[in-house]
Amino acid sequence: MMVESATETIRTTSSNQNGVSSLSSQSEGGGREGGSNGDTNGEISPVDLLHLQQQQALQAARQFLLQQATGLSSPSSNEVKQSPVQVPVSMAMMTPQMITPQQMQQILSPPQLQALLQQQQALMLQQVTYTHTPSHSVSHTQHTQSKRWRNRLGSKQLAFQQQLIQMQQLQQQHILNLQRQGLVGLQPGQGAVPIQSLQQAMCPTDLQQLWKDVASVQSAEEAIKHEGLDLSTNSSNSTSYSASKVSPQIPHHPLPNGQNSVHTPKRDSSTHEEHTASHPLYGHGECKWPGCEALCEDMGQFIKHLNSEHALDDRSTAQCRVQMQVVQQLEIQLAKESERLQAMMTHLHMRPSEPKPFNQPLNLASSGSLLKRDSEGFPEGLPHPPTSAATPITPLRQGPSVISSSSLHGVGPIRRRNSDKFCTPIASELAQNCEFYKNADVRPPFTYASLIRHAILESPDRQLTLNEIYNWFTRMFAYFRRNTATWKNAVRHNLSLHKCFVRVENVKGAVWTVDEVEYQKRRPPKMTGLQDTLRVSPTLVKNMISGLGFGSLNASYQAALAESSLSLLNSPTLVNNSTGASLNMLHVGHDDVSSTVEQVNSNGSCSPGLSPQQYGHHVHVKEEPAEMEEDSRPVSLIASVTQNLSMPGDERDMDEELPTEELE
DNA sequence: TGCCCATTAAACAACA
DNA sequence: GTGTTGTTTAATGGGC
Repeated sequence: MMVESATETIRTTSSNQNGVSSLSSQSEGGGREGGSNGDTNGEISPVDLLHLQQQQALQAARQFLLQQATGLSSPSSNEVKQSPVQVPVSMAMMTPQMITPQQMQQILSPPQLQALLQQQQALMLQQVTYTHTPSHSVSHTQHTQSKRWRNRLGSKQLAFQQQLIQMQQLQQQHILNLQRQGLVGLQPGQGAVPIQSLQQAMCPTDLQQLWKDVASVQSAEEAIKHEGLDLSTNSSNSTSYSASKVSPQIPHHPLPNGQNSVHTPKRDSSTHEEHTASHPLYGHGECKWPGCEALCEDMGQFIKHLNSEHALDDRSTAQCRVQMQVVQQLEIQLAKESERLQAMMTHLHMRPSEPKPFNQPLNLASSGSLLKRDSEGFPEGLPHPPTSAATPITPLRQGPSVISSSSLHGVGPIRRRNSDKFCTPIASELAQNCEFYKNADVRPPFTYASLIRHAILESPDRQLTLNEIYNWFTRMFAYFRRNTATWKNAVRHNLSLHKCFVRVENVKGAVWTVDEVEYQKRRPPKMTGLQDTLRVSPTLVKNMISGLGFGSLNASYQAALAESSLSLLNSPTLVNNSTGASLNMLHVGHDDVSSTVEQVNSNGSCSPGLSPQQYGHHVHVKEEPAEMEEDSRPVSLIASVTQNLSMPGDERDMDEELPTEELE
């Protein structure tokens, strides 16, 4: 009985190769088309029989899947019993209407498909043998059966045969696809890796690579989620992929805060007929599709590439889904951080509602305007942590109003100006996140001038040739390993433009040095202090990362990042002695270079051999604090804190916050 | 709204 | 002639 039902299931569902629509309409419409076409002579028409059998088959299929999932062997199939494959429990919960050959293919892993197919074949043969040709051999059965069935039930039985072949083909295709994606060796269970797990595995710096790795895995899972077959427990949170797959409505994920995310992280590549000059997925001559770095000379080539390599298939939709999950997590995290900020500000007697202190983005979530944030990109001050990087890190210029790329890749339309402002603590920022910038294709939130200055001051002689500056850029930032013409020109432009950069004729030729006085001059006289530091605070980054759950896979990175961040704040002096902390903070955070040197050197990674002493006599640490520049923010911050936060309305309010947060 | 600043692009010259 | 280096100008856009 089960055998027959199961076979029918496959057959009926397989008959609809192009989607579930017809299948759904059959069952949902209550009546099948057959109702009108079928015989109404009182006898059970083939169609009616088909329908009944279909229902039974679906039940059987569910049971089959359940058994597979629970490790129980099917009483009717030894083949299945032999198969170690496991079907996610949720699979068994799928509604009958949803099973289509394609879905089967997508839902089941190759071993599962194989097992099921074998079972179906065995059952079919048994049925045929028992019902029609008991004495025939198996090889002969199919031929004979097709004739008899054609006579008795019309094309139904023939279709069944065809479906079997179809299933085989689908299975083969599926296997081939997996092979192409390097999933050959994938364990059955891996196909059902929850998106969340994948997300957590996403590390800022490794996101790009992770995409490549995950995308393929996701494809299997994605398939399962198609048509609402979401393995995740949170079905409401999952996107239902209709036959049209990534449709515009997909991105509408209800957020925990009740908001709807209308972002379309990754629009279906196949739907963008817009061959506009700029494309969210195209930049710097590269395809920005997660995990894809294909070089495309022009937009035309890119479009071609997009349509060919990122067409509407399981893999693309899976990647799209992952991207959406990433975005969603970021949004959630942003909301959390905003709440924390509000609480902190409240605690510090600040004006909780004032969005100013931190960049808007941080407060947008609380204000309920996540969409706006999208266009704004990540908090400019944020180095677009890995998290953001969460993924391939693709600088998205003129980024679309989609949070995905811009925020995730962190490079979006960053306002260098702001960045300059709060990036001033470039030293500490770079010191703590240098690895991130080295690996992630994220545009550093620093101005060219800041970077150049840092590069020069970081050098042993505090002087660099233009080429050495270039090398520093490329060495320190993955972002500057491309578009060399653009940023190199910008570097030259900055060197020439800013008086703080002095060209000195050297024995080796011309070298560039920094005139600190001039550099400080050009800095805005009044900076609010820590806020900038805070904006780019690695701690914040760390929190975001940890909050995002980038645990397992990027544990090392996270740990390193957190450690580096904490190293600054957890020094004995800071922790044990508030006074000492102030001094320490002042020393550490006050100057880009000086702090960088110490930090970096302590980390032993970024800054090439320059001891604090070396910087010491050149960088007048003592002098800078008086300038009330960003560099001196730590001081003001500490001072503010120790002074009982007596400036509620002042911009310095923000200054107070950071210390508190970081010292936590 | 206007100014300031940063970025980007480009033209041009000098030089190796 | 080519590429690099350096200077300068202009356009653009965002922040204040």
